[in-house]
Amino acid sequence: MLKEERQRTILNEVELHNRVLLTDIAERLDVSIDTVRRDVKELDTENKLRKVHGGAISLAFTSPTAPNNNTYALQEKINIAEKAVSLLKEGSVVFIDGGTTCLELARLIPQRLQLTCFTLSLPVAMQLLSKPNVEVILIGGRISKEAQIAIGASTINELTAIKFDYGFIGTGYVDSLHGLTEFDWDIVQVKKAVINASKKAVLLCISEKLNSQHRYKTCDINAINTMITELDPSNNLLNLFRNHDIRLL
Amino acid sequence: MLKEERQRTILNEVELHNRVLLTDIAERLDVSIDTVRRDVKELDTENKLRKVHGGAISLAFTSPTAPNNNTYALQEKINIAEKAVSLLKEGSVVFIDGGTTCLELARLIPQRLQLTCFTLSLPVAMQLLSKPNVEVILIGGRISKEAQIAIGASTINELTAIKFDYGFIGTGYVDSLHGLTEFDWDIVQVKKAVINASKKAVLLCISEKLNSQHRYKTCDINAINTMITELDPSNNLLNLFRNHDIRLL
DNA sequence: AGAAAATTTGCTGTTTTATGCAATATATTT
DNA sequence: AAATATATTGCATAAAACAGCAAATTTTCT
Repeated sequence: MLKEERQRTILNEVELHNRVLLTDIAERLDVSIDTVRRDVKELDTENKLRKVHGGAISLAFTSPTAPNNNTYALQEKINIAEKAVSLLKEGSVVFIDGGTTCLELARLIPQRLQLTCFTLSLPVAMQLLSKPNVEVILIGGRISKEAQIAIGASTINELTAIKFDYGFIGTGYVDSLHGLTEFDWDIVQVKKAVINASKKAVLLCISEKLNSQHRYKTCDINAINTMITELDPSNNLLNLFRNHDIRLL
Repeated sequence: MLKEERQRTILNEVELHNRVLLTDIAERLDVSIDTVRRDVKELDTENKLRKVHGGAISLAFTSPTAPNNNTYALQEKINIAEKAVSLLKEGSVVFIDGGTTCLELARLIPQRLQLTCFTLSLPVAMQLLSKPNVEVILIGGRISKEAQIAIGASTINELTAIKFDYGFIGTGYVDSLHGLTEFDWDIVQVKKAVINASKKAVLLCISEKLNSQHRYKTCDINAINTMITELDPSNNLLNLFRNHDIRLL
C-alpha cells in the first residue's frame, strides 16, 4: 500500500469520526505504529489534522467551526449524511438546508469534490468555507435567531431565480399522510421555495421523526424525490413511505 | 478515549450548563477524578474555562467579555469597538462590516439595545444572533473564503436598495492622501457599495494601519464621516487626518 | 536493464507523557 | 471543632513519542 493511500485512509477516518487511535489504524492498515505515527505527523504539519498523544483529531474539533459534540443522535446523522454525500457528483449545483443533519452533510463533503453549494444557513456556510473546491453562495435575508437561517420575502424571492440539481432539506416533522410539517410558519415558506427550486428534493430525516406532524405544512410527501434515513431502506418502519413514489436510501 | 476528546466534552458541558462538578464528569467519562482535575486545570490555564473548588464554570459566567480566542491586537480593537458602540442609538439601522475589529463591535453591542443590523460577514452574523434585541439581516451572495464575507454582483446590487444610519467599516489600509485601499478587488467593490449605502460611514481602524496603502482604492478619506482608532483623538499620529472634514473619535 | 541514490519502513533502546493511587494538606459544611 | 469533601504532592506503571540505525523499497540516472 502506498503512503498516499494510507494517509488518505487516515484522513477519511478522521473526517468521519473526528478521531483515530494510532494503534487502531496501524492494525487496520497492517503497518507498524511508527509508520502511522510518521504519517500522522506529516498530515499534522500539512494542517490536515491535529496530532495528539495517542492519536489524531479532526481540525473541526479544535477550530471555531462546528465543535459539534453535543448534536443529538450524531451517529445517525452522520450515517444519513454519508448516504447523501454519495449522491453528489462533480460539478453539481446543490442546496443544503440548515439543521444539524444537513450540517453533517456539509462537513462530510469530500475535500476534492468540486461543487456549487447554496445555503440559507449560517453554520452550514461557515462549515463549507473549509472546503477548497466548493463555491459557497449564501442566500441572504432576515436571520432567524433560533434556526440560524435566512428567512423572509427577499430570501424567498431570490430562491425563485435558481434551479438546484439537488436540494437537501431537513424537516421538523414528517408523516406519510400529512407530508412535511413545521412548527414555524416563516420556515415553511422558505422550505417551500427551496423545494420549488430543486429539480430533485432530497429529505434527510432521522427515523425518530417519522410519523410525526405539526401545525404548518411544507409539502406533500410526493414532493420529495428521495428520502434518506439512518435505517436500511428495507426497514419496516419505512413501509408507509414505500407506497409513494419515493426513492428510499 | 483521547485526552483532547475528554477536554472537549468537559468544555461542552461547561458551555452548555455553565458549570460542572468534577465528580460528575469523572464518573460520566469513566476516568479518575485526578485526571479530570488535571484536564480542568489545563483548560483553565488555557483560559477556556475557570476552575473553582469542586468543579469548573464557564468564562462567560465570570467576565462579561466573551471567550475571545486569539485576535491580533485585541485590546486595541476592543477599545475601538467600545467607542463605536457609543454611537449607536436605540432603533438605529446600521451596517457592520467583516474583520476582527467589526466583530468586536458586534460582540460589544449591549444586550438590551434594539437595533437593525445588516452585514455581509458570516462571523458577525453569528455573533449578532446572541443579541436578543438585534434584528440581523445578512446580505447574501458568493462567499469569499478568506474574508468570510459575501461578495459579487448580486451582493452589490442588494446594497443599492438600502440606506443605513451608520455604516461601520474596516479597511486593509488607510492613508490620509490615498484614502482607503485594499489588497482584493472584489472586496473593494462591496465596500464602495456599503459606503454609498451609508448616510454616515464610520471607519474602525487600529493605528497600526495608518499611513499604509495598497493596490485597489475603496474611497477617498473624505468619504468617511467618522474615524475611530484606539488613540486619543488629539494624538499627533492623527494630525494628517485632522485637516479633512472628518470627525475623530 | 542495472546500479546508485534517495526514500520509506520497521526495529531497538531511551525518554517523555498520561494516568491512577495513596498519603497528606486544605477548604467547606454542619 | 468535627466531619466531610476537595486539592496537592509524590510515586509507580503503562503507554506513547522519539532518535538512530539497518533493511527494504522506490526513484533516478546512466
